[in-house]
Amino acid sequence: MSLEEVEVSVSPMEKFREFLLTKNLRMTRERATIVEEVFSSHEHFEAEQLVQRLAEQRVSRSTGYRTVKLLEEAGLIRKVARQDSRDVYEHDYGYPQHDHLICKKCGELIEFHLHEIGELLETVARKHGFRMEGHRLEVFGLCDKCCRPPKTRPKKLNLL
Amino acid sequence: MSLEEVEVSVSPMEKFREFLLTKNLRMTRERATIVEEVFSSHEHFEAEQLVQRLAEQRVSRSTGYRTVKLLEEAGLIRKVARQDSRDVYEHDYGYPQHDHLICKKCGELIEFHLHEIGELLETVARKHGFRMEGHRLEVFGLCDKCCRPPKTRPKKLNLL
DNA sequence: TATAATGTCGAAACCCGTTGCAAACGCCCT
DNA sequence: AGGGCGTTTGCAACGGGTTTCGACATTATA
Repeated sequence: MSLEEVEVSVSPMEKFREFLLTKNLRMTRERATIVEEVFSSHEHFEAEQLVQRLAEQRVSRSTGYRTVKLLEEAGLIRKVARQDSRDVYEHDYGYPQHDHLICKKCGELIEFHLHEIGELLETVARKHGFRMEGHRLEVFGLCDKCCRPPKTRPKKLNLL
Repeated sequence: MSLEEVEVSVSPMEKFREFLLTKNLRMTRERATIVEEVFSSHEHFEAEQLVQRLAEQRVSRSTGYRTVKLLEEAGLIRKVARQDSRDVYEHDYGYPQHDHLICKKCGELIEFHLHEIGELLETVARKHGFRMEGHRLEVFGLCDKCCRPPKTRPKKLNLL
């Protein structure tokens, strides 16, 4: 679930086709399959998971990874974190800018948005003559569930 | 204590020894070698580079990587980015909090500090019952050198 | 001091992601 | 339809980083 929907005029598939066109690349069966798969759900996903699901649809490992990179370049998805040495992506196109609180224990990703951050970064970038294109902000710590006391015996507290 | 430097009462080596103690781990020849090597210069470094230098000092690949993780856990170093699928680290202990502008083209890392960010994040985290332990903020784009026009033919502009 | 328990190490295997390459494909041209 | 040419694909190999495993070292137990 996300913060708020954003107006989307064309489908991801169409958007990707346009992107490919501008780079003189082709929309193939494999690439179409991958876009379908990626946008069939709005959850975060790990590249490796995706690639494995793709294997069942006659799309190879390398094509999977290659296309994920293209989707990122096209602005359809973005890499939000790296968990247990696996890359985690989420939809970017059609969704509002946000960042994440990441629980070190259970891995939960909590979305938040602070519009001040974009402005602050823009200012800093300008001061350094840097042309900002985007950012990734990962906040590490413990989510409320995980930072409560252990509770080793959650049930049958006083039944015996 | 000045703005740039942060008060450091004990050496990284000592700090690490304390950390190991709290986890019932031991300070060995290999771990000492690694701390020496890591803190012999204040520059950013890539794990792989380090591990290769360590090979010359009779420290294995696995021990190198394992100890880098321990150093991170101990708060002595932190991972600041991932470039070309290689992890980049820098000293954390004894250095003030900061983040980076990262040039997509040449890979330059430009440090900056915005104290507002810490406060903003603290507020957001509290709102979600999240116990924040740290963050990593990577700002992507082009540094001033790389975003100036291509200049493919730097010389002889109008000589012919 | 003997014995068990815990830590540590290096080698090799493994995992995720990338890349080089040859064969296959898509697309335009005639 | 057939030829030409750049693109795409899958395979296999590679690279960085992690994990497993057996041998060894250190500490605790007694």
